[in-house]
Formats: sequence, structure tokens, C-alpha cells
Amino acid sequence: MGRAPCCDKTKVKRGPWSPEEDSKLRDYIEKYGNGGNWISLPLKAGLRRCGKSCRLRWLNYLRPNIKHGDFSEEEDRIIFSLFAAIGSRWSIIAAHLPGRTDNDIKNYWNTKLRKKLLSSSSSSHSSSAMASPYLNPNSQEVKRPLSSSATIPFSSYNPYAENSNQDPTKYLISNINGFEADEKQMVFPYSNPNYPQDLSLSDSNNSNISGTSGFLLNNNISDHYNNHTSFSSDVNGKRSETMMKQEEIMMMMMIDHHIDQRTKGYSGDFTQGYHNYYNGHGDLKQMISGTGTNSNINMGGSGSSSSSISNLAENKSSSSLLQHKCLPYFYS
DNA sequence: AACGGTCTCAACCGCGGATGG
DNA sequence: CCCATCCGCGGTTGAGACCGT
Repeated sequence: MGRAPCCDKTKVKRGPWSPEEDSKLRDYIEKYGNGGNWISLPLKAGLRRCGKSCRLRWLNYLRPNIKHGDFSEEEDRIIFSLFAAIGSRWSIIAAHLPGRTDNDIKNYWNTKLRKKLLSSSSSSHSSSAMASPYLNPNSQEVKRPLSSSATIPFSSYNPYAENSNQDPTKYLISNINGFEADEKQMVFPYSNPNYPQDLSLSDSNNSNISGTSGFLLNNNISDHYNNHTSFSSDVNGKRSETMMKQEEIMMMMMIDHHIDQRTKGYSGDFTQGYHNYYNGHGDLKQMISGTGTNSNINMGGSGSSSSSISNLAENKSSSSLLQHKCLPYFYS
């Protein structure tokens, strides 16, 4: 016993749209809008089409400012990053790519990007730096994090989702920065331009990407946790383990992104450290939870700090904090 | 040129959630 | 609270384009 169909399939046209139909639909919507009711629109617009078909045609093809054609590397990067964070939530991902539709991104992922991952899994020297975060370093098997069969349901993955009718990605990101969501705010891994000091990366004094030092992760987040009581009260004064895991993942993505940017044009090996800059015993989780003693993390390579850091990767194409530290959540 | 296999992407399907009576 | 209706989403399909032989 299935659900009743939305329209009489014998009375509506199906299949590809003709230019005449496109023109009728475009003219009608530009004149009257959809009137808040797609089902009744075809009749009013003089189209023998299902309302859902009209909606789809408008949203995916006819509406203004739709971008067709190849995706840029930057768009690839955003898709990869968001897919790693939230899985196949195409509409949310599309919201961060102006002019792209969820359908476009879904098709692009299924036909191109997924293959990019597969090909990178069989090559230890992938040319795609962004592909690496999705490789399981142990099995060399590619999995889709947070797919429908993922181990972490989204409701628990984002403990704030049920309290927010906002785009959960934005909500999450805004909470990382400790501020209200801002529609104009750029999505992670780009820092909030209004508050660049809150969570940012900068090059340390001795930033030689071929070895001696590296990057500083500047974190004033714990201050915000202390100062933003309404945020804290959302979770009864404490941030959940899940929330902190998410923040950790987001930070790793940001660090990866920064390293990728900083090492453009550099083809040699480099090492990537991960430790408390001053005390040598902190880690990202401590920093996020506010239990660490410092707000900086050195992302350096060899040199004076090398004895206390753990080198996570030796080759740029496979070096990724996300790969090494984030995947346990996905694969557990 | 002809054919078969592969790829692309617009369109469809059905489900879950939101909404309103 | 229940039910009907509609919307939006993610998964899937299949016609046509493309490619290799």
C-alpha cells in the first residue's frame, strides 16, 4: 500500500522539457512567483506538467544565476570539506556554493569526485591534496563518512541540530567561533572574517615549509566559551564530547586547508607536528576543551621542537590531520 | 562508418517533515 | 491530536552523448 501519487501520471507530460515549456514556466514565475503552491502552478501557467516537475525544472535549471559548467578547484575543496563533515547533505553543501544546485553537486560527486577518491586510493602520490582526508590509512579502502549507513547519526553528530532551524553547518560553525550565525559568514575552513582572531592560523616566525617550523593555530575559543553563557547553557554548562569531537574535526580541516595553501608549489616532503607549543604535552582536544595550558599549537616540522612532536606524515599528498585524527570517528 | 560500452546529468520517485485545518 | 496536503530532500533511473575499437 504505497502513498498516493502527487498527480495523475496519465494526464501530465513527462521527460525532457521543451524550450516552449521552459519559456512558459519562466514567464509565469517571473510574473507571479510560485504562489507558495507548486501543485497548482502548472494549471495556472498552462503547463501539462506535474507540480513537482515544475519545481525541479525551475530550481535546477531555469532560475536566475544558476551556474553551469565545470567546478573550480575551490568548489571541489568546499565539497570535499563539507562532505567530510556532514556527509551527503547536498542541499546544505549547495547552500555554500552560490549558483550550484544540490542536484548538480550530487551528480558531480557521483560521477567525478568519488572517482577522484577511488583513484587517489590506489596511488600513493596523488596529485589531489584534498582527496587524502578520505582515505583510510590502514586499509586503503575508501568509505563514505556519514552516509546513510554511517555510524554517527546526524542528530547526535550535531547535538545542536534539534535546537536549531538554521542550516546546521552554519550553526555549528558559528558556535565554533562563539557567535550568532551570520548568513554572510563563510563556511569552514574559512575563518569568520568578522572575528579572524578567534580561530585562525598564522605562520610562526620561523616558518620554513621545508622543515624548521611551521604554523600556529591561534585559538581564543575557550574565552568565548567562558564569556558566552547562553552558548554554554545550551548544553547545561558543558559542551558534549560529540560537540568537541566536531570542533576538533573542523579545526583539523582548517589546519589541512592552511597547510595546503601554504605549501602550494612546494613538491618536497615535509613533516607535520601536533603538539602543545610551549609545554609539549597538550593536544588539540585539550585546547578545545579548555583543559590545555596554551592556546597555540605548533604545526612545525623538524628542528628544536621535533623531539617532542609526533610526525604524522612525510609526504604532502598524504599529510592530513583530518586523515590521521578524524577518521577514527568515522571508522569506529 | 558501425557498433557496443561507458558516462553524464536532467528528471523521476518516494519518503519524511512541516504545516494547517 | 489526527489527518490531508504540500514541500524538500536524497537516491535512482534512463536517454542521449561520448568514446574506444
